[in-house]
Amino acid sequence: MTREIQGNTEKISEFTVRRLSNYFRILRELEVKGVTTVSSARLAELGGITSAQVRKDLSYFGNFGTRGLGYKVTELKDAVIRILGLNHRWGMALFGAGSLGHALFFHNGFREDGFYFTHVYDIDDEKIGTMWRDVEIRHVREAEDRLRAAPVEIGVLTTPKESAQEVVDLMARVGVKGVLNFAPKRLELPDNMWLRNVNLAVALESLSFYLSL
Amino acid sequence: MTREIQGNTEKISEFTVRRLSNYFRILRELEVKGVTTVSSARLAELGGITSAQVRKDLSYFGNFGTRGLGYKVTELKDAVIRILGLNHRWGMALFGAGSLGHALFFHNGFREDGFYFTHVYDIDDEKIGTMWRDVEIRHVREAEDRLRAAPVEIGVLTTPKESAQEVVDLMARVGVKGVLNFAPKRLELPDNMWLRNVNLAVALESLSFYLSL
DNA sequence: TAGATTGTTAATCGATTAACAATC
DNA sequence: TAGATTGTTAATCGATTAACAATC
Repeated sequence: MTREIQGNTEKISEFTVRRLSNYFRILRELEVKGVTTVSSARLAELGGITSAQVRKDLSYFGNFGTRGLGYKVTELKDAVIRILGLNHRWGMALFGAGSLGHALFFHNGFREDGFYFTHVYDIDDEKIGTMWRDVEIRHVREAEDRLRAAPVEIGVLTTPKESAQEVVDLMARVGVKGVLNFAPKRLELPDNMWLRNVNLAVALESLSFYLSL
Repeated sequence: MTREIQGNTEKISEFTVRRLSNYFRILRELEVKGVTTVSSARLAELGGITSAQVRKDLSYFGNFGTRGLGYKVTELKDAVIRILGLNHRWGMALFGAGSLGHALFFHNGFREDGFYFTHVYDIDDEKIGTMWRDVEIRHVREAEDRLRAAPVEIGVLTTPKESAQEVVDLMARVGVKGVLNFAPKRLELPDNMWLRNVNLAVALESLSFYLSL
């Protein structure tokens, strides 16, 4: 994560990026409520962090506030949208049409943020041919050709862990740049791809640890 | 997180706990493969971290290795199981029988780790009365009485964000101690409860950030 | 002008890593 | 004994927080 960021040479930590994503949700809610101005102290309160943290996070990307006044909600929200790259549409391919894949595909929040599934692949003949909204579930053997013809930026991986790596290799071949992985498996990716792992077992097991104290 | 841990006064960071959960999966796989002994260097390689990190994480909980030899796979796996509290059965209540709740309920990995859903609640009359395995979906208004009669340690929250806080309050009243929250909402909990948030929008939006670089 | 709040620097805190004596 | 690898201490790195001059 040493690449240049929007004309800025500083390295942005993943912690900062995740908080940015939270600021986005908070600001969107404030905007809906008709709040026009917000201070770093208020944002911090809503986000459960410190105001210094808020100001520091934002300072990596520019001067969005006004001393003595705070931040204009809509203005800051729009800035955060641009920073996160949510000002355009992202195409996604889903690999694994199981119940988790189904839940993700039909989750409306993603579309509202601009993340659209345009491909769904599985290997189960029972599922192949089924329509999910306007997307037909295809056999994964068709994936490579179809993704070359209609590329996407993001691949979402909900297959069993045994096939996760080969699916990632396929994604690499067709130019997918980001992978959201739900398989409990460490994946090897080329340097020009980004990976985000979501491991629900880790979440539950860490709860279990604290409950056992 | 300042409470005593298994007779040890050191504070265990959440980073360590999450890695422990990964060691567990790695060790289980090694055991299946018939590997009997493993070094911190090999564990580190499989986990994508450093060997010093592995040794440090384990050292918080005891001396599990043998100098010159490494760790006995089964022995260490069993130790990690005890540390994580995976050596007993955890009862879970699901709030929100939507597609994400469905995916979690039917995810076999959880049962294999000892996490069992014994309650499912929703407010949709279409769903109430439906059986998921041997669990009947009930109206959330029955939850309080039923959870007092048959308590659980963990609550899993997949309701819309608007009702998340009131469900947590209910959980607190019936003695739930851990919450796995999928609603994109900051929740207030009493000090004697533990919270783990899983926010899929954060995962996607942070990918979007790096893809936009 | 007085009060409020940003943007930023310096201090602190905590997590990771390197190094190595202990020891199998 | 020689080689390997742990457990632990000290050094380093990076993230968070405190503090405050700048300024609306």
